[in-house]
Amino acid sequence: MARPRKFDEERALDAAMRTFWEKGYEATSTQDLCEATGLGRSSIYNTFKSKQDLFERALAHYIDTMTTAQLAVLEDTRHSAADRIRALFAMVVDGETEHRAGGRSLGCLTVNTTVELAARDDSRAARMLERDTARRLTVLRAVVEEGRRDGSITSPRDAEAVARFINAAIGGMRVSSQGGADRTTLESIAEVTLDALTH
Amino acid sequence: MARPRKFDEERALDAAMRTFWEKGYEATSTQDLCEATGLGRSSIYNTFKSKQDLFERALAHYIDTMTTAQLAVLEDTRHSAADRIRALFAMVVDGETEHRAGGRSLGCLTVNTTVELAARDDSRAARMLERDTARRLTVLRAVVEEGRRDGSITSPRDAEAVARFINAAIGGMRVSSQGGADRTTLESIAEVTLDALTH
DNA sequence: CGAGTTATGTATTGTTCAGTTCAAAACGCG
DNA sequence: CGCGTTTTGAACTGAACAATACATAACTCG
Repeated sequence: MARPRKFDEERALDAAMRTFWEKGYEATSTQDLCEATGLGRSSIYNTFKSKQDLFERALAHYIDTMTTAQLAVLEDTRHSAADRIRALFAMVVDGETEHRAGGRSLGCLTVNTTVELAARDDSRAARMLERDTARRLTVLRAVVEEGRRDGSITSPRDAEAVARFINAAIGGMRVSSQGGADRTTLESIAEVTLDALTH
Repeated sequence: MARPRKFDEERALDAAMRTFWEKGYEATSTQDLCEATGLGRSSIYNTFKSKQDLFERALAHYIDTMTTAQLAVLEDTRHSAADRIRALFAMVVDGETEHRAGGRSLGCLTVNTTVELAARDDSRAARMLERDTARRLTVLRAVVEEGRRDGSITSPRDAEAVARFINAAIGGMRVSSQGGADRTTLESIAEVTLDALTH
């Protein structure tokens, strides 16, 4: 019927995501997005209705990829609850070590967006982040409760508080990483964090 | 000799700091800075040589204010080491609860800048943040060692790791706050964090 | 009061921004 | 092949950006 696209929308979205991740929303220009995706401006505006729309879809793509992978680790019942949280931390450390640009860690797009969002107001992105946090907290709570049953978590704190703590700890590790902390340092932070769970 | 300024440089710097804190570096326009400070463009460019320079001085002002106040709490030898860390957390929680705009916590300018900095490259700001982190870690390490002596901190981890952990925890609390966590939630995160120190 | 100096307001600079326009190119289908 | 539809590239739009130029205002000191 008509001229077909000569690019893969998913690939373009992934490239855009990487750019936003690296530079942040405000600092990313539409020109940057053209270069990163290899698309012309027309193709971008034909496919995504605005920079903001593209950002929101990139963020959704990121959340989908990352959180799904992390939750899979948390739900792997072959290991104890504490070991699953340990594995989650290891995953975070690996991610921070791996994703770097200009010698600096890129951190995490959800954390970066949470921080940058206080400035902008993109209620759609805010809603996505809230839903993601809620999803993560739900699973973390369940893991903590399971850990109490299997004996790997002995903290007397209620599961909600512990889940919040674990989630905050991940954010703290990501910020520390962006602040220059190396792998060894992140690993030691993770270890001390786990101490709080075995009380 | 000449016409005197009719504004207070310190006040202007403070207003600029607040704006950068609220909106971030990229999202703050020179127009925003004029309105926030009440100065004309000429006065701003006459006093500070560029937006970046103004930002760096605002950041220095923030670090000077905040870190100094926090370190004062940490060095108050009237209380045990653990209590001082508790007081530090309370201070962070108060700050997050207090500084809000548009219903959202502003977080912390150093954390916000650390995150946004991965994008830009302002080596001067980066150096300031590194020095600040180093300063905080030094004091935290000393407090942890003191806590081991006075018995209020029983964690067997080495002081450096514990200090890193505490610093990361603060970052995590600030991100959580920007993500919508309320005072009660932040307080519970702080409590669980302290559990890691009393092992 | 007037010469010298600095601060300030207004107008303007050139650049970059997100987004649009439009004609030409590239396909599917009859 | 050629019509209808969509994609694509290049040129362009007006607005916002950081920063400057310059004339005038405001002050100190002689």
